[in-house]
Amino acid sequence: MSTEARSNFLKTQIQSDLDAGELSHLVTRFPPEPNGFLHLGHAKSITVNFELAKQFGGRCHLRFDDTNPEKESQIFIDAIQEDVRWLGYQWDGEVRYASSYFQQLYDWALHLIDEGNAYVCDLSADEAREYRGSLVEAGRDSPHRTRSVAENRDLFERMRAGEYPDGSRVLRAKIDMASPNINLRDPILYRIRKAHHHQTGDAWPIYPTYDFAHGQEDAIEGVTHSICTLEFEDHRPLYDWFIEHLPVPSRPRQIEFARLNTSYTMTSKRKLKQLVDFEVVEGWDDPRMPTIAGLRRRGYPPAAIRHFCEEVGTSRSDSIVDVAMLESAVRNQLNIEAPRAMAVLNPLPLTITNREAAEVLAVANHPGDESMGTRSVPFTPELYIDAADFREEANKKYKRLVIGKRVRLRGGYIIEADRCDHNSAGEVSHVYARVIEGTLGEDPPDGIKAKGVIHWVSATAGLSAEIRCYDRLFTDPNPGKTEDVMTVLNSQSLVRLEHAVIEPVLATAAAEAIYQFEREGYFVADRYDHSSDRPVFNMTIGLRDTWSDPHG
RNA sequence: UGGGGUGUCGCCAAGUGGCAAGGCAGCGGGUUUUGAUCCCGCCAUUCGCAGGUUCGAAUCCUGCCACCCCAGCCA
Repeated sequence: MSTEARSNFLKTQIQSDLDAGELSHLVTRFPPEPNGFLHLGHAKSITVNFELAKQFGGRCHLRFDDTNPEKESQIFIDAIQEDVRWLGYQWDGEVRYASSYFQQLYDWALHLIDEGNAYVCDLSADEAREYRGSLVEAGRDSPHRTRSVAENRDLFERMRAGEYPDGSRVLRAKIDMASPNINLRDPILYRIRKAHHHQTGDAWPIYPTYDFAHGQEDAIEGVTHSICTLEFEDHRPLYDWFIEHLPVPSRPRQIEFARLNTSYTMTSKRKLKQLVDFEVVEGWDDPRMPTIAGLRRRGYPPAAIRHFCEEVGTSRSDSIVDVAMLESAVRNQLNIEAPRAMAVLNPLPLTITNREAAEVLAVANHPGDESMGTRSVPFTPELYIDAADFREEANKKYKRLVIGKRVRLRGGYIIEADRCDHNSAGEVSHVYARVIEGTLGEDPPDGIKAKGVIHWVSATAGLSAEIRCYDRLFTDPNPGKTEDVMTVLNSQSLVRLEHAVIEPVLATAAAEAIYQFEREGYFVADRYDHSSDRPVFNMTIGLRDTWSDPHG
């Protein structure tokens, strides 16, 4: 996986900027508004910004773009920091806030007024929209556009002093109401909003807009490359306009890339909120959610998410990445780091008829990594195997247990099935088999080899566990396009197996510990619900399955 | 009908005038006490389309076509 060398337009651009000698080092930033939980799309942005800084020996800031207090809260500030750290990144210095630059921003607004580049406008929101024109028609100048510098200054200072009601006036840049770029039609710089701010309290009755704040925040922090998503492309002329018209300490540059879209997932906050509100999922960190907290609870390793973002690459073309690529990154990572263990998801009792005593087997924790050691697995006369691993009769392609045939118990002996019982419904309810002696770690003395290998757990020493099997939340490859999310839900996205049986060592699993349950998949001890008394595992992802037999 | 973008394999994506990387998916085969992993092989005479420039074009020019974004006192 040598993706480090892969080039993309951002690296190329930064390298050439560095080569031009105008910059001594790269500074990037991840600037979320603390108004919700981070999701996969944010993970992409985080990876892009932090990895770029790492690769070029620069720094990356974490800055909360908190210019709209009504939508924000401390809860998100805390959660976002936890998510960024969990992903494996540490921002340079202290956490930063746009709100700590409010005074500077205000002074700069005054500067624009003094230079005749900004004015206070009394138009209502509706009137302003009307004056703005349309995509194909030029806008008209506001009647307040010609106010004197002195009057603008007085009005703006009074706005700041809290003399006017919310929405009654705004401060606007004086640019061009006929610009084909609507962002340049006298954009709003400040609005009156007598709202309590999570950082600044009641100090400010006016708040700067994103457009007036973002570039200046970058300039204050010495950010060299302000990397954002494509929809801000039209804002770049405005971003540059402020940098040119203000005495800012540095000249950051905005570069846009295409946001990450992944098939069968959706990142619309509004729609995701519906799933939470209607209890389709158990919360923002439900293992099926595309939130960082959800991916975490699902058992996706942070390294896998980082690798996925790197492998997807960064470009400017809109795209939908196949979620199989994410799943591949997860399997790749987990194959390396997850110790192996056995769990029977759909238990079928099996009695070893030629054994009476229990035995303890030493089984490797990882087939390819001896340093992970071995563990003790109790082998007893009464076992459970998975119902899917036994058939009374089967064709040659079936490499599991069949009456009269042999199979190896993973990490243990080869057994041969003799007979089985049925329940009233005619289903197999119990299997009886014999150990072939001399097959522990050896091929059978008689030369008749086993058909395959199946996993098992001691019925007497094993523990009952709840296993939650997850599947994709949506049935549509592009659920984001659908207006009503309820119509594209996968009703089978969660299947609870309440009667699974796991080997004893798994009771000691720490919360968030991830194992491969051999032949099944990767499972994580639930962050909140798992305990040694009541083990609960979430299926992170199944093993790749290339067995083509349709009826399993 | 305005402005800004994007179009390279089923899905991502390198490529910046010298003769189409890589990953995912898929398909063959080998190893295997996980039908996993691992290993080996196959998978774009062609780069949205049509012209043009050039010894030579995915890369330059012209014209079309398709898709995405923009009319919040959201970010």
